[in-house]
Amino acid sequence: MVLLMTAAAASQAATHDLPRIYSIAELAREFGITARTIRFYEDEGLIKPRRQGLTRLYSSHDRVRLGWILRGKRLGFSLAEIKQLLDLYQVDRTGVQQLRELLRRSRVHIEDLERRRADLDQHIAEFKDVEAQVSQELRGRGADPNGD
Amino acid sequence: MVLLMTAAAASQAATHDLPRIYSIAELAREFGITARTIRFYEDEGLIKPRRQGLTRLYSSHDRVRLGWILRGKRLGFSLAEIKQLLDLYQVDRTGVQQLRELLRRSRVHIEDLERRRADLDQHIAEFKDVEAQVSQELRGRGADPNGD
DNA sequence: CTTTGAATTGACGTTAACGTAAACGTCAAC
DNA sequence: GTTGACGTTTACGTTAACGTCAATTCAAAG
Repeated sequence: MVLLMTAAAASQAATHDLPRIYSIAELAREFGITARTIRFYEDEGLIKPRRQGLTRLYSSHDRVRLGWILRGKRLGFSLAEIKQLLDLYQVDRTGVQQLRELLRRSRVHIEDLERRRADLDQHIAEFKDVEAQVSQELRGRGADPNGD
Repeated sequence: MVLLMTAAAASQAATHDLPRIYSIAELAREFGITARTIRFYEDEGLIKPRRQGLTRLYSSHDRVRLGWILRGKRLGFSLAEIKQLLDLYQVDRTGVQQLRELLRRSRVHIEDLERRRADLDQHIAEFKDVEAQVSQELRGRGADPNGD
C-alpha cells in the first residue's frame, strides 16, 4: 500500500476524478501552458495549491480555478481583473451589506460582459457578411464556394 | 473664402457628416484614447491618414477603421491580429483563388469568434447564477435585493 | 511680431505576462 | 552511483502597447 508517492505517480493512480491530485506538469499539458505560467499565477495570488515540502499539489478545485482563469484570459481580461473576479466569489457572505455589495458588483460585471457580447456579435455579423458576399461573388463566377 | 485651414478649423466647418475631416485630437477625444495611441497605430500600419504637410487628416473612413480597431482591442485581439483582419478586407479580390482564400480565412475567423462567444456566454451564465443565488439569500433574510 | 496652442518627430521609460537560464533537490531506474 | 525526469527558487530578458518628455514647426490670435 502506497502512503507517499510523487505527483506523477499519484496522477496515474486514480482514474475516477473526484479527489484527484495533479502535478504542475500535468496541468500545464492539459491546458497547453507552461509550468512557469502556473507558478506565475501563484505569485500573483490567483491560485495557491497545497504543498508537500516544496512540491506543489493541485486539487481538482485548483484545476477548475485554473481553467476559469484561462477562460478569462481568452476573453481578454488582465490577470489583475481576473483576480478581482475570483476574489468576488470568495468574499465573506455572512453580512447583508456584504451580500448587497457582492450583488452590486456581479451586476456591474454582467453589464460589462454583455457589452462585450454586443461587440462580439457585431464582429461576427460583419465577418458573416463578408463570407456571404464572397460566396455570392464566387457563385456569380460559376465557382462553387465550398469547392477546393 | 477659406482655401486652407487647420484641421481644427475644418472640424468646425461642416456639421453634416459625410465628407468630414477629423483632427487627431478630435478622434482621440471621441474614442477616449490619446493622440500617441493613434500615431502608434499608424506606425504599426493599422491606419494611414492623409497628410497636409506633416499634419494628419483623418477621413470618416479612417474614423470607422479606428473604431473597428478599438472594438477588436476590447475583444482581446492583439494589434498584430487586428492588422491581419483589416488586411483581410483589403486583399485583392480579382482572382477566384484569392476569393476562395478570403472565404476560407473568414470562416476560420468566424469559428474563432464563435468559440469566444461560447466562452463569454458561459462566463455570463455563471455570474447570473451568482446574482440569482445572492438575491435568493437576501430574500431569505428578509432583505430586498434591490433596496439600498 | 510675439505668444499661444495644437501638431509633429525622436527617444527613452513603463507595465504586464510571461520566457529563459542557472543552480539545486529528489526520487526511480538502470 | 549516476543518469534522467521532474520539481524547486532566483534572477534577468523579452515583447506588446503604449506613456512621457524634449525639441520643433506652423498656423491663428492678440
